Amino acid sequence: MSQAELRILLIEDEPHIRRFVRSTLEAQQWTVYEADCGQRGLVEAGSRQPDLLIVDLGLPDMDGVALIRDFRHWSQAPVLVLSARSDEADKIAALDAGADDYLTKPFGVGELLARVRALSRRHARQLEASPLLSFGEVSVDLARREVRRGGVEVALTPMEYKLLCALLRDAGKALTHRMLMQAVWGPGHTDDSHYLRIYMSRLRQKLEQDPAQPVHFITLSGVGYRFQF
Amino acid sequence: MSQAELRILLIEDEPHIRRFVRSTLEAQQWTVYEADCGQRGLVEAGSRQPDLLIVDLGLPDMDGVALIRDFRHWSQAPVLVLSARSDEADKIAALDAGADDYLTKPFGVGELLARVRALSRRHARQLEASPLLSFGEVSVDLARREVRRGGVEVALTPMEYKLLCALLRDAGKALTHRMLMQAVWGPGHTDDSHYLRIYMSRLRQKLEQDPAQPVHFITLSGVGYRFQF
DNA sequence: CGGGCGTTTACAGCTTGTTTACAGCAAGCC
DNA sequence: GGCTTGCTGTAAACAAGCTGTAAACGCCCG
Repeated sequence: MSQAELRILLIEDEPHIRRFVRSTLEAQQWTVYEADCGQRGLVEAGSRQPDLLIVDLGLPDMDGVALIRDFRHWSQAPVLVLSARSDEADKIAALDAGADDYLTKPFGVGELLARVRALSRRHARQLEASPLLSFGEVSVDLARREVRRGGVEVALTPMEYKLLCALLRDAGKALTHRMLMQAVWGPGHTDDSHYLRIYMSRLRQKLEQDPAQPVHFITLSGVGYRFQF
Repeated sequence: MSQAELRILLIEDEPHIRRFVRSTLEAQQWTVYEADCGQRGLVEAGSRQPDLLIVDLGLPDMDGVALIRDFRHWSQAPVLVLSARSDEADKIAALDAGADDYLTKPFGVGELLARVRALSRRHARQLEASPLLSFGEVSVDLARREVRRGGVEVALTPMEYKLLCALLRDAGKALTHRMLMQAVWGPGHTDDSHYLRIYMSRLRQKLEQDPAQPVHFITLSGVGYRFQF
């Protein structure tokens, strides 16, 4: 297992809980970095680049949810929340902000370790899993954000890439114009499906063998589109 | 031998032992920095970047083992422990924390020097064997913090080096502007990606064969960058 | 006070999103 | 059939924003 190299950043202001969690985690041979407030937490996160973030929501200097949201802007590492509050609203807020798990105080050693293991496993799978999607002579590497066709890299604009991702995410399903517009342009321009046709055309030009007779990017007239592997 | 340039940080609270060790080491033409407590020791370690750390476990303000562990988090330099305690548990704790050797008081001059020489030798070997990352005609030695291009050392500023490290750490993956800004400038200036472009340009000037047509430092327009070996 | 370094400013060139225009194409209606 | 109408696909053009680079500025430190 790669757990031996797990590097965890713990952001917790209460010293006794910090010691408790730290010793529990270090007993598993994991590396633990500490921060006692949100500001230092973010600095440590930037310099340490941890594999897992454990953060107490009740920090003295900043809102834990805001911290998570900031962290999520630039890191994919899993986030485990510790909190004295068990309100569902708090949990929702934290999870929506990007947290992956939420542990209510008081908690036991066994549960903490089990949750950390679960998170690290999930993260490891993400890294290990061959992120290569392929159809026809095209392969898509989501981590590298790279699209190849017959081995040659194809340059997709951000919009084109977003659209392709939306199609791949729900491959095989019928997607209405509104759904796709929503996915690419966000709430708003969900009406003018003209953009969508232009970008679908460009995707076909770049990825279909014969753009005039698409095999993977199927038109559902009057409805929308469907992607087919 | 490069021992002539050995720079040693001594963290010891007892003045007479400090004087004794210092004079012993300086007789070998080595440079000795001093700290009389753990806090100042860590500060000195960070600013002096010593080649070797000698630390007394019985410091007044902090646990010597914790100090070693902290030091180990960001430095590979060898650590020699001085201690009045000879319990096996203490040694194991210190060595597991990252210490390389454990010397029990009282100790003789000869043994101290021999152990220091052994440690510096081992460290030198480690440095020689330090893993080289290389791409194109460039090689990066993270342990030595040295970048060479066609065998000639390239001088990188701290910012440039940080950026290069961030790129190397997640080589092959797409890194957004935010991710890179966070890694180099920390939380805060994660918005203005202009700095980033300037430094990416400087890295390309220094490391790419043809900066106008970068092969390793790939631009992902509207997204960020990706480093490629 | 001089040099190195991070930051700011300025600008040219290119990429991209959006707009505009126009050509099939199928279905329906006279 | 001929025509209209609505939907669809493609091409070209343009403005705005993004990107890369050079140069100047200010600041710290020896």
